Amino acid sequence: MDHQRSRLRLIDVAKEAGVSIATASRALSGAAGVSEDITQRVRAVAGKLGYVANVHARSLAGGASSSVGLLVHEIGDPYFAEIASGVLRLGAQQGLTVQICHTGRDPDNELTQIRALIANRVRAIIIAGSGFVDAGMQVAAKEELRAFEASGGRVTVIGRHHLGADAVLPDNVAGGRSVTEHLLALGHRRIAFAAGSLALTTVADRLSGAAEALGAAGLSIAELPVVDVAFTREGGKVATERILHEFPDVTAILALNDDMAIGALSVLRAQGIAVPEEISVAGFDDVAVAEDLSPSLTTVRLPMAELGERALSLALKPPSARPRRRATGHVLVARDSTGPPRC
Amino acid sequence: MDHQRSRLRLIDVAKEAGVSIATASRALSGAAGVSEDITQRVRAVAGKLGYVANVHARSLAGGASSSVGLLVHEIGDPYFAEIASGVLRLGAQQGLTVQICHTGRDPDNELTQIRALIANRVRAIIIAGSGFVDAGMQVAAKEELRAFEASGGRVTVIGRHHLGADAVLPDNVAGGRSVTEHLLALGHRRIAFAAGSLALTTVADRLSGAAEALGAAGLSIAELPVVDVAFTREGGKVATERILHEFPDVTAILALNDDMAIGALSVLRAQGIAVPEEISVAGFDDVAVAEDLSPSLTTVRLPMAELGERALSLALKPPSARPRRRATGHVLVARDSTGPPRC
DNA sequence: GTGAAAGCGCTAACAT
DNA sequence: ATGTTAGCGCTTTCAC
Repeated sequence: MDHQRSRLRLIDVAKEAGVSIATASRALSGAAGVSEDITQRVRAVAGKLGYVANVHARSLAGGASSSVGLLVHEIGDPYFAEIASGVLRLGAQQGLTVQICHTGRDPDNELTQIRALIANRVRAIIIAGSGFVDAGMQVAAKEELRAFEASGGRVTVIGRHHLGADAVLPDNVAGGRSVTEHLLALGHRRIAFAAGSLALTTVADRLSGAAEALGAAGLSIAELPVVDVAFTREGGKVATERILHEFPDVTAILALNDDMAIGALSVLRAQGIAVPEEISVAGFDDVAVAEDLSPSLTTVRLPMAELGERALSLALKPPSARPRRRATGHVLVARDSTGPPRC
Repeated sequence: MDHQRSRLRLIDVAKEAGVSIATASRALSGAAGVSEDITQRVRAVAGKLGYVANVHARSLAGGASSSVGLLVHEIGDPYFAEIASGVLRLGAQQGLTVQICHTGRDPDNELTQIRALIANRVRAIIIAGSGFVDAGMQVAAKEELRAFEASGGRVTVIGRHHLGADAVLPDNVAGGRSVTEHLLALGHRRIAFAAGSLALTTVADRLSGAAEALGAAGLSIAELPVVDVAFTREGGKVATERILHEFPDVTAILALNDDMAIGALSVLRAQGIAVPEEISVAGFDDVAVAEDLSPSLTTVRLPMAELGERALSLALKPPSARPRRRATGHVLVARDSTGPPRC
């Protein structure tokens, strides 16, 4: 490979501007100690020539890295796609390139991706996927990230992790409480939960919010069906079938993300069960399509793109002594998929 | 920034393995001319130490770049998210990092992103967004990409562009024909088209496939309403409202992507118009949610993730004298949103 | 304020 | 088969 040969180098700009390569470098990077005059001239020349610095040379020479890494479970999942969108938007604005990697919610794979990002000398790593309830799942990653931070890298996570990094926290507990209160207020008592894997902090937190709301109403989640399946549309379908079969008296299903809720609606429609007349369904996240489903989905809106932007903006700040935690809000969006119970 | 200092270098591995830095380099990169024995030893040491090469040093020194760039309109759009998923999957498998950029369908912005990717010395650039019917829109990008290729970079596009690069071609024309034939076979004659911007080759091609099918049935698209709006859900809503108002005798709406179709269904539901009894709706792409809509959406399935994988795999091949063109197929997925016309 | 020169960590000739 | 060394293009001391 010789992608770099024959392209414009800093020395070309320096010559054209009639200055040394050092001065040209300073002028372009906005370092102090260059006359305003020369700075302008160099920049004009660079612009005219269409010069763009070789990122690798810059980074190798000890300049600031201009790229950040984003780890998602799966970019095809709208939740992560929207987070990525926020990261990309702010990244472009800041002149950063964003490398995105899949983890597939597999800690081993996550570790591999983290290593690759570190080898790429990214300035920061943003971990968007849910944490694991069991801190042990990510000890290796934690160690690697610690070393990365020690050598000047930044790490931020979205969600509750045991990684000791700056975090942007989706309002999972309060959101779970809100949507459960909504169901309770409608009169539901026999509520079933279509939960993604309970090993994920996201699932655990949403469920714990639900438990709080139930507790406040004198109910106990321990007496209600919590079906632990995959955190996907397919999981939502499986959970719903199981709920219909094993707990026929249920009047509402709370899916712990919209994808699962979509799966639930799909099964209910296939079985000719009216929503919300016979069974109410609620989701979580408010992905774009939620409002256009039929019936439109009652759900908890999380500001996904904002989560991404805030995670990146945290990553761009210098580190603090203690990990920062940025809480975000949620909005309960009551639509047509929930209503009073049938009896 | 000093992310790199203090991390393991190649020389540390070489010392530990008792070989020269050159031998270590060769052993790790799998170059020929190293005894099997030493190769194993070096790799073992590297593994034990957790050594990962500095990508910037490697790339600067003229080694193969390990990253590729992917340009999408907007990663939050499921069509692009699925393409990205395919690219990421194959990329991870090949040990490549993938940088994703938004273009927002703005040629200027696209040019900026291309320059950034080139500055990052990516091995290849994949352009996933639709091309423009007017070749003039992208002359600057074309020039830049030409220079990139001349210096060893690879470029592939998804869709019909005027960029002279290797291309993976979604089956837009034939898909447009298939879905239109489906509507005609059901008995529809007054079909309206909710088209995204006609400046996009994707839209133009889908529409031209539709025109072919109409022509074969003795009809002319020139006499049918083609509403030219944004290629988005919102555009689908606007188009549908306009169609209902201005062309009340229409019996079917063909939206040129699923997002627009979702917008169309949403408006029809809001206005109490039964689908497909009063108006049939069809889309294009078959995004994941299409089958779970109500009614489930008749659409043209495009293998999006495969599009992404094939684009990357083309980009990884050496260039050919003439641009390659890889056709892909489509599948008409007839679901519940289309049926015979009301009268 | 500006220039000269020493690396950053690696690969690829070029020696041996 | 292995070692030595000259850069890759940039930033950053260190002189001036």
